[in-house]
Amino acid sequence: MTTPPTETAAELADALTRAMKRIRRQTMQRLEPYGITPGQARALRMLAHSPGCEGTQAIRLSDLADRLHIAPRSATTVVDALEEAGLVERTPDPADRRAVRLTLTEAGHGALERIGLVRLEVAQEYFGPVGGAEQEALLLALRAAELGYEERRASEAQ
Amino acid sequence: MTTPPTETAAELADALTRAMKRIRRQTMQRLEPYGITPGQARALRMLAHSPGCEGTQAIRLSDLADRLHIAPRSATTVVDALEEAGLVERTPDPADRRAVRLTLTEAGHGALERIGLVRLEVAQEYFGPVGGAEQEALLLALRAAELGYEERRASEAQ
DNA sequence: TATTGTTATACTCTATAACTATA
DNA sequence: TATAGTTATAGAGTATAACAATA
Repeated sequence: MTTPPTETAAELADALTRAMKRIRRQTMQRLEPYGITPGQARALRMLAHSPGCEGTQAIRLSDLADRLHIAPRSATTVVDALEEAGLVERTPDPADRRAVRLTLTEAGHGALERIGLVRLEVAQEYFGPVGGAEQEALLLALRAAELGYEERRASEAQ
Repeated sequence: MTTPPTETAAELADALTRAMKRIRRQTMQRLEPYGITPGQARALRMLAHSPGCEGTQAIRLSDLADRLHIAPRSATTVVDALEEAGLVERTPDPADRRAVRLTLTEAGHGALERIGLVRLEVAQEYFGPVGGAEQEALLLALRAAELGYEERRASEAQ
């Protein structure tokens, strides 16, 4: 339960911050020509990765808001933009006529693919100087940290 | 020059993103009771780490803006808040009466210390499940990536 | 009565442009 | 004429509150 009394963890957090800012900035710049904003990219990725919705990818607007940690009202704005760009469709939920179900269009899937390629490209450039084996080790360590975090959160919530 | 054809780098970027978001969120929450916003914390850290200004910590407002990657006008807003909170002082530059020099007050140094403690605490919690040796390896790898990034940028700028 | 998504409105952080006072 | 910082104004991206349709 005790943590090491060193500053390594804090330096790690700093290095992580710098890495993320640079990767995010690069990704944003390369996505801009496609007219995709960071917020839209995040929403598209959420729509694609919504669990239990393979095939249809139909999730509710309020679920999207929850996963993006934004208010439902803010999700409306994001979805408005995505729908106007033809990347997402609102369809009425047959089971609950108050609700809206969101589905990725063909163009939406295409945009998602472009986003993935750009992310891969940027990440590979950034982590290029780090060997493949070290990248794997890095990933394993981060996953261990994540797991610990998630377990802690789960036990706090009881 | 070539990068590995794997997805590891992209997964690494994803894991980094999650780590950063969680650490940032936690830090923000624990700093909120002190009335310190993320933007203010960033500015205070910049003021403290301004190179060539040890002892006095006096840097110009436009320099602060450059380092925060924000417009001078936006730096004015941040500094207004910090000055109102009594953490930073504007003093006229004796050498150039157009310019303003920024110095941390006693309270500013105190706030900076609290920020550092909270960051350390949060980072140690997050990286707790990762062993000390692995944390060091992680840090080295990230530094290698940073170095490569900075060299690339420098050679692009020529 | 409670919930889903929306309209209306406002706040925060950032930006650009015009202005003041120096240089 | 150019520069440092500010006033004025505007744009994202987010929030809260009130409302309509539906449960």
